[in-house]
Amino acid sequence: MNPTPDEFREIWVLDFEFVANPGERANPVCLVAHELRSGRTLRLWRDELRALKESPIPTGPGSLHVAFFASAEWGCYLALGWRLPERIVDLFAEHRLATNYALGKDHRRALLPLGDGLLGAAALHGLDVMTAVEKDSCRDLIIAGGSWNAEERIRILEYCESDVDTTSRLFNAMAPGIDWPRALIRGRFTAAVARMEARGVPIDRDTFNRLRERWNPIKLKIIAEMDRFKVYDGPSFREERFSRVLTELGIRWPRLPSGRLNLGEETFKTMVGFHPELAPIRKIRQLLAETRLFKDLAIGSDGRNRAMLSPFGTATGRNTPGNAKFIFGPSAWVRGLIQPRPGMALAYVDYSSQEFGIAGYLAQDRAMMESYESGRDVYLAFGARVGIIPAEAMELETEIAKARFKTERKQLKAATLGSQYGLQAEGLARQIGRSVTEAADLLEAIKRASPGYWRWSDGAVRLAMLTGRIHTCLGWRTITHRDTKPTSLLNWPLQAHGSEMMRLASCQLTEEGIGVCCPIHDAFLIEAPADEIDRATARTREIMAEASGIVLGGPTLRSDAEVVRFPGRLLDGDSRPFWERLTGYLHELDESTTQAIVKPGLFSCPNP
DNA sequence: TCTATATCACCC
DNA sequence: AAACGGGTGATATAGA
Repeated sequence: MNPTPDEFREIWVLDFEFVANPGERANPVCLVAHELRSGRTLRLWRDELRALKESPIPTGPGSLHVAFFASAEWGCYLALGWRLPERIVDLFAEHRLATNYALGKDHRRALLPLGDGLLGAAALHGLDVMTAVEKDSCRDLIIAGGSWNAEERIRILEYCESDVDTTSRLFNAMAPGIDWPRALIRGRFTAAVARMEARGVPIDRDTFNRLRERWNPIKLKIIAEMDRFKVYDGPSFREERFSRVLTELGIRWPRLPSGRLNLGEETFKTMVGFHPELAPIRKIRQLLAETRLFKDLAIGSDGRNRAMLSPFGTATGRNTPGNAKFIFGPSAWVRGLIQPRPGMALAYVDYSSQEFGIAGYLAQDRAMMESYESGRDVYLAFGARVGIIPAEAMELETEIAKARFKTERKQLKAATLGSQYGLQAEGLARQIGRSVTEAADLLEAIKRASPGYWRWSDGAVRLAMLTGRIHTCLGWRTITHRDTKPTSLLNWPLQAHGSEMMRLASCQLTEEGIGVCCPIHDAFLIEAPADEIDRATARTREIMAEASGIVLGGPTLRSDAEVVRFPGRLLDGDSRPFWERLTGYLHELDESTTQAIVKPGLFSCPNP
């Protein structure tokens, strides 16, 4: 099948206006849809939309749906209980693809002065559009919500229609440059995105609320208990105060090229080694760093975290959900808030060593493929080939081998992953705490053990620089530049193909009705009734394997799964201590509040 | 007082 | 010239 727009009986360009409150599902206000062949236009206000059991636009394969940032449209479809369309092209995704320059943010802004929104994309094609100011004022009117008078309704509908008009013209401008078969896969993914965004992640809202309400007291408590040197001013660290403490103690502290104090954790670690009296300051900084970013999580009234996944946000095609809103954005301890509802269960299913597998199979590197297929721990198996792990380790039971060669495995893992994005000996040495020579030897040994991968990778990087393009098998690509860092290109195919397989899997999973809460780069969080979770998990793993097989042209990747049943939480071992510390503080603060409330007198007033 | 920049910490 | 990939976002200080 090689569809082009000519093969669709109908081409519908559509846009909803909707109210989107943080954590809540979309609340549609109106829909305008324009059919390009017949010239028909539909204009529907919210009450008319709600009266419809299905979309007024045929959702079957004969009609193409065109939208800009299409997942938002499908969010409205789902809110209305409508079936999602089967054929979609998202002009945002196609615009991102067309302008996916391997350049920094500043450079990109210069090339796309109006940004990556509808206006920016339209401007790029020389289309005249309303000004951003007009757009903002209409947006404000919609966001204000509630009831709009007749005049406002007309204004909102006209605004919506003008976006549809812009999108239609953008479609005509972009259509000749679109790679249709692959664009339709990307479009199909936007429907999957909407399904995942609509489901969201179940949250222990009570704990979240208490933690949020008590966050300031907790923060100040940590500081009050530990800030002997008074380097904090309320909740803020003051460089100047810290600098004065250092002078008083006669300590020379490393500085950045800018002349400012180097306040990185690495530096603190080293310096505390020499001056243990500074340890509490380091500890406070660590604690406060871990507790940032959780207060703005978008939690809906039904206690579910819903955040825009922002598909196609990165150069490699990954999603870019806002870290402040998305529960998987902040530190891992925040996942303690993720809890299945009674009777339900969650499973976190992630690809096993996804990038390692992609590297091995794309390059057809014997050592990497065989290590992956050994069925053992990939790093132990590969380590044996590299010569870092003794061959006897392969005879041991995996968990025993992992424990016995813990240090070697850790170093090898860091070196293997690092080598796939150009980590140098100095960086590796720092990371694994060994000498630069040892780190260099390790990197060298890895390269010797997997010559096929390095030949392939070197060729891919050169080709990208030569042709100015690098692409995945499913058509995601980046436009390179003479300033593109070779290290970016080194990692690009691995991350970009990982992203492709996540998109394919997202489609299949959500279309089959698996309860996908969200994707997390190389993993899915799924939800099911407790007695169905094992089956759902097994099916998820099959689908993820199938998706990897399509992307890799045959070979498949494995996955690992962790199941959590009510009242469990999605916490890993490393973040549990901090979670417990925080809930401990919460408990203390709750108790002191309770004591305050039951002080004599407070309840002695008779009810009026 | 507001904004821009640099730095840092977190995620996969 | 540098050499740790792709991101988001908070914070402290410098600068307008």
